[in-house]
Amino acid sequence: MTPSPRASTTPRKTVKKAAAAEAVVSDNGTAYLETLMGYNASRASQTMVSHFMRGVNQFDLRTVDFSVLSIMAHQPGVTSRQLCQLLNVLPPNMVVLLRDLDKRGLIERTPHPTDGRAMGLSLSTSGKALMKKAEKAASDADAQGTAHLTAAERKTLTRLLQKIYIR
Amino acid sequence: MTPSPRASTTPRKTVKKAAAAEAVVSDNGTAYLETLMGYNASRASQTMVSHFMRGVNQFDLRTVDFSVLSIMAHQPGVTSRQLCQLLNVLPPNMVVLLRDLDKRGLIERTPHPTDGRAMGLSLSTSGKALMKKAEKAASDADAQGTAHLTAAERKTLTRLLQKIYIR
DNA sequence: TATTGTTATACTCTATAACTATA
DNA sequence: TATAGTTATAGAGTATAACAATA
Repeated sequence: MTPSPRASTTPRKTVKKAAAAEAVVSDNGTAYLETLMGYNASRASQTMVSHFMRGVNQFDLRTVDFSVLSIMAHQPGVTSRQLCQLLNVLPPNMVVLLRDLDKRGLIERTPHPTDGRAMGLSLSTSGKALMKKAEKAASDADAQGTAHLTAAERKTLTRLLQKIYIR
Repeated sequence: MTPSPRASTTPRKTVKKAAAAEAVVSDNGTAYLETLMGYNASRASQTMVSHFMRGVNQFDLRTVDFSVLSIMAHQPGVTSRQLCQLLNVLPPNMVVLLRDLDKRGLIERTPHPTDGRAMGLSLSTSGKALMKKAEKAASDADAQGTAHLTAAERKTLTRLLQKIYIR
């Protein structure tokens, strides 16, 4: 489907690593897959996440840990359930995630002002210190992963990606 | 970091599902995360993959199965090791993946013409029939997931995503 | 000596069912 | 009756080490 795998505006990178491989392979069989936005988004996500991990692994945080802590930093008092909805994580898995962050002394749980069942989540002092450095590292790594894009391209890409997932 | 969470070109969707939630929450704490290309790409990937799965799950194929079969369709004779490199799958995991596809009669393994260690992989007749329908379903689902983008936006987004992951 | 394919296995991530305390 | 948080556990996905056969 979608017979034109590559438009004229997307000149194929002239063969490069083919030397070590099969030499004459001009198409590696992924031409159709590259017509799918899902495939392209997944591959780009993979690339950016590996950049992220290189930059942030010194803090011993997975992407989901980082996201949880970042939301706590910018929305103190957020509940576990809200984090689950925002980040598409199931409650039982959020429990162990929060337990581990708590063990490390990075977060604080205070009684929710209006809902007796819930707990308000926020960063501890050391959590704030960690995230100040971690967000800097994440932003740097992210910028590094998109360094070959122009500022206008980055802005456009961000806008279009958000158009895909924000409803 | 990166204090301007949203540019003027990206008008915030007026509050909608806030009714059921906390009502007055204008920012949910994800503003910083949304400055990261990695976060945006991951979320968009999530959305597109779920579209894919809705459209393709009738064929009992995961995204990786679909990708493997698609490459076999368009590059018959491809080896297991090449699939591993193209799709970022480790060899031991590719073995069980191929074994399952083989059990279902979707693929054929023929001796590699030049390398006695490797096997050339291709689709069986039923594999071809399946993938003809599956690729149609995948393309339809993918188009559905990007239906609210203009043709120009889809083209731009595809180009920029590939610029991220194709080196 | 390096590489392909493979086995076995450990580890991590994700998902489901069921319980309690409160709304 | 519904929801927030939790426990226990099953299932799926990913990773490492080691081996035989061939390059």
